[in-house]
Amino acid sequence: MVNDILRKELKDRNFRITAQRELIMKIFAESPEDHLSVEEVYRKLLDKRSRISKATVYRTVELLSDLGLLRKIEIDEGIVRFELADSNKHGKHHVICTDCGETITIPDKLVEKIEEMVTNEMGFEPEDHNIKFYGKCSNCKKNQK
Amino acid sequence: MVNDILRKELKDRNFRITAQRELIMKIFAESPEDHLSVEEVYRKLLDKRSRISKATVYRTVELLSDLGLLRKIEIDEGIVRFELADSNKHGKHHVICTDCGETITIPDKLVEKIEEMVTNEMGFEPEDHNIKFYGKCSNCKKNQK
DNA sequence: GTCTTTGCAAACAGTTTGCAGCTGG
DNA sequence: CCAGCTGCAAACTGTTTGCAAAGAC
Repeated sequence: MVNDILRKELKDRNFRITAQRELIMKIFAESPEDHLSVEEVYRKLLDKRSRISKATVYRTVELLSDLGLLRKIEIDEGIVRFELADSNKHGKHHVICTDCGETITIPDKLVEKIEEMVTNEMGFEPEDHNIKFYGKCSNCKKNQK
Repeated sequence: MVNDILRKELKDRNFRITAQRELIMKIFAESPEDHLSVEEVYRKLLDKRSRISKATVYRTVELLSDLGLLRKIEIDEGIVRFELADSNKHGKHHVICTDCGETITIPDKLVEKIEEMVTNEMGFEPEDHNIKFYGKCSNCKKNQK
């Protein structure tokens, strides 16, 4: 379970296990497909009647990223978001619907191919990358016509 | 010249030609390879002894984007930057050196190929996209060894 | 008991806005 | 002349920080 991973990771690095950290991690574990801003995490905590200060959300979400449990991404300009860093997928690359905001992860295989192309053609060995496509998702395309 | 294009574009849309707009456009025209934040544009104006308020820089840079003369991009998380929107290139896609910050534009041909791949494999017709790779540029790689 | 973490409020950075006065057409 | 533009300061949003009190171990 995600909570066990969190506890282990915190212990390993001599951080303390606190209710706040577990709660925030839980928020992300509950909706693994979501890309949440600090504000949204904070809202979800309030919905659950958990009174955690926003400063703590900022600190925790940053900590969880350092631990490798979350990943910092950026979908719309200027707003930082976090998502669950499932170790099975990179999950960093998204296709974003400009109508409904739906965000779909680009499959790993495709990302690898792209990476290969850039490496070959630019003589640049990337350590990290960030690919975003904007367009209409199949749903919104349908409704439009 | 860039200034003529600006004047024409402003006239066409019934905006006024002002010294501030010309000056800010000039800043970008002078270093077509740069990706400037509002702060940097403001600094450059001060260096030239032009007393333009920061609010005007914000407003102007946004206007110039609307006119299609600049393009809004985002290189580091959370800071919005603008670059000259040279009509000959898309110029939206960058390879960024994590050491020196050098930013290189990914060639159009390569971008087109990537676009094609995503369209084919995901059944998603992109209207726009944004590709960023992070790594070490050849210079920094050399100095490291 | 000690050292970390939290909550709060204040500070901060980047950006937007309302308004009076200035200016281009 | 007068609508659009600018400068200024104040407001706002998202984020960070200092510090006393609370909590983990």
